[in-house]
Amino acid sequence: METRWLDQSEREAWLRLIAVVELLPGVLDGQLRASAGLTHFEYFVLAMLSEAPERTMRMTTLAQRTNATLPRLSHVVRRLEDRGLVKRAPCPEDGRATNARLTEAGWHAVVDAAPGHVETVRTHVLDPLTREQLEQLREIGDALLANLDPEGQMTALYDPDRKKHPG
Amino acid sequence: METRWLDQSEREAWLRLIAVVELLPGVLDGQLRASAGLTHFEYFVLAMLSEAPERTMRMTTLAQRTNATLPRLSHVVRRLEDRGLVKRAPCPEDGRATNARLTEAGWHAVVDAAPGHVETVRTHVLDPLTREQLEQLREIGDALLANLDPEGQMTALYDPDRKKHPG
DNA sequence: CCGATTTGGTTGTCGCTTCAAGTAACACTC
DNA sequence: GAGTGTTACTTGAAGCGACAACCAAATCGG
Repeated sequence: METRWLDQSEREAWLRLIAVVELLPGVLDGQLRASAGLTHFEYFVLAMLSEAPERTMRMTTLAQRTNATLPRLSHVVRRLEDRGLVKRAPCPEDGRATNARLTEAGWHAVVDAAPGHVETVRTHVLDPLTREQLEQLREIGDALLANLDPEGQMTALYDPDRKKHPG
Repeated sequence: METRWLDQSEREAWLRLIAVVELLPGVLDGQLRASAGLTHFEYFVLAMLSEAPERTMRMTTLAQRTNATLPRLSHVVRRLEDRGLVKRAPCPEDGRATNARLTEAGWHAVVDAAPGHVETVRTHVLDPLTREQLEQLREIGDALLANLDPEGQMTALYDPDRKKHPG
């Protein structure tokens, strides 16, 4: 098949997107690691749990929400459990399943980490954008995620400040 | 300090951005790995070299362009050298420095991998967006990179289709 | 019910990234 | 031209993620 190469506009947009994609995780990870001793992914897991009913979620569900493979999640949760931030227990309704539950210490870890994290998000992402660009970003995101995440599993994502109605 | 939590618009935009940031690398990496046996980062390194004068670049420069630490790049280039895609040689002008140079095999690897990669970029990023959104994405990218990459090192990035003038 | 398949999770191994330490060459000073 | 510090890079050990193999519980088919 004949390759349709990128034209100028496409290249410029793509170039910037990939730069952001490469750089942003490092920034988020670095800040959380330094100020809370957590990986961004670990924080993500804890934050998801913090919003779930009973602060509890099945491993499989949690894996979908965090875009993780089950083995990965299993390892991470074990480490978090070793640190006392999460507690695992067999699911009553399904003997195969495991419920991960946020401990009190885990809750505090999220609550403590959240402000710094939000601040980082603000300074590096939100504040540089105009209100209009924010809206554009949302629409662009929707367009891309239609392909990248057709099930929309990832977009049912955590948002740290919606404390009410944890379900 | 009082935390300014995210409002609805901010949260929606942020939510989608982070989803894209999490999902996109996996897609790119998977396609390249399957069709060319290369990591996205490895491809990135080879692509950068393919555009440099003499297809040669100093390790430090290459590390900046690819947003890699020097140890990381060192390991990767060693592996690429083992596979015959890259050749390392001491820099004549500075005895401390090392030049990484794309071999003929490495050049072919990039050329072979490029079409499939571009195709993936098209279907997952470019095609879902309108021309207008492409422009918006470029501007949003610029706004973000002003913070994330003030030196603009990453935005002097590879673009696989500019074959002419490899410098 | 009894075997076969599917689902849900965990564990072990390998490869890659990071961090810390080390080496070698340049630069600057006296 | 010896000493000190910096720069450029490599190496080795440690940790995390991916893949494959595994086990246990549930479901399905007769």
